[in-house]
Amino acid sequence: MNATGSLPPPWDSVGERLRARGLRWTPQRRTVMEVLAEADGHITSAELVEQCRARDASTIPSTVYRTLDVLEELGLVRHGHGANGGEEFHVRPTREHGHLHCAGCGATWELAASQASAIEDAFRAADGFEIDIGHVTLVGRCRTCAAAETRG
Amino acid sequence: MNATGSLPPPWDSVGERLRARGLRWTPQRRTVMEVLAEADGHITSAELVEQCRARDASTIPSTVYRTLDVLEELGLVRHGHGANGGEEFHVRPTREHGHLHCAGCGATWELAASQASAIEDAFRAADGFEIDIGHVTLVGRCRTCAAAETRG
DNA sequence: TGATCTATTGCAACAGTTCGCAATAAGCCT
DNA sequence: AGGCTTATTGCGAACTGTTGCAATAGATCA
Repeated sequence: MNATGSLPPPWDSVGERLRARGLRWTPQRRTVMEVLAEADGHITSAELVEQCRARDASTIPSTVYRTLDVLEELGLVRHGHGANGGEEFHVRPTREHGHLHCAGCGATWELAASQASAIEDAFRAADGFEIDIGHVTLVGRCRTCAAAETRG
Repeated sequence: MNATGSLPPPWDSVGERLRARGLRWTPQRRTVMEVLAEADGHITSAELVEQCRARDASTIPSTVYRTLDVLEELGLVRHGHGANGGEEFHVRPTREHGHLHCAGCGATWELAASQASAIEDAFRAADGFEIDIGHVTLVGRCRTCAAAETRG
C-alpha cells in the first residue's frame, strides 16, 4: 500500500509529489485531499473547512487554507472568486470554464468552453489581454432577466 | 447655504435626496460624502474607512459600510470586487468601465468604454448574457506578460 | 419651541481569511 | 532505531465585512 492509501487519481500521487519538492505528507493534508477528491468540481473554502471538520473535529481553518495554497502550487486546484468576492476552488482535472452569475435571479451557471473561447478572443482583440475566464465569477443579467428589465 | 454645505455635485443634493426618501442626513454620512467627493473614481472600503477616520477619529466601520449601502441604493456609488475579491467602489459620475488585472505583473488598469462594448457584445452573442463589466475586476495576463510566457 | 416617531449610530459579537511564532513531527541520513 | 533538519501545525492576533440591539438624535408636525 502506498503512502497515500486509496485516494483516486490525481490525488494518489500527491504524497510523492510533495516529498519530491521537499514538502511533507501529513494527516491534515490527507484530510483535505479526501474532501477534495469527493468534491470534484467546485467547492468554497467554507464548505471545505466544514467537511474537513466533519472528518476530523480538530481541523484548524488556517491549516486548510495553507494546504490549499500548496495544492494550488502543485496545480491540483485553482482558486477563484464567486459573485460576492468569496474564495472558491476549481478542483482538477476539471476543464477550463467560466462562471456567470445573474444579479437579477441569483442564478450561477457555467459558460461552455466554446462560448468561453469567443469571449477570450474578444478580450485578446480589444486589449491584447489573455483573460483567465475561470478566475472570477462574472456578474450581470441572464437573458431572461435582461429581457424583463427592458420591458419593465 | 444649503444643508449639505459646500460639497460638489452630485453630493450637494444628497441631503435632500435622503430626506425625500424618509432617510436622514447625519454628520457621519457627511464625512463619508466628503471622502467620496475627493476620491472621485475608485476607492476600497478599507481606504474609505481609513480616510473617514482621518477626518473624524470616532468613525465606526460599520457605519461607513451601512452608509455605502444607502449610497448604492441612491445610485451614487456602485460596489464591485477587486482582483483579490475585496470590495471596492466606483464613485459616480464616472462612466461605466471595466477593470483588468494582470496576474503576472500585478498591474490593474481600466478597460476603455469602446473596448468594453466589444466585450459586452461577445457575451451577449455567446449566452444572451448582459454582463456588468464593472462589477468584478477581471484577471488574466497583460499583453506583455502573455507574450513573455509564450516565449518561455 | 417641544413632543413624537423612527432612522441611525455605536457597540459588541461573529464569520471568513491571513499572518507571526513557538512547538511539533515528517522525512532523511546514519 | 535514533538523531537531525526544517516544514508544518496549532494558536492567537489582526483585518475585512456583517448583524442584532439598545440608546441616540434627525425630521416632522403641532
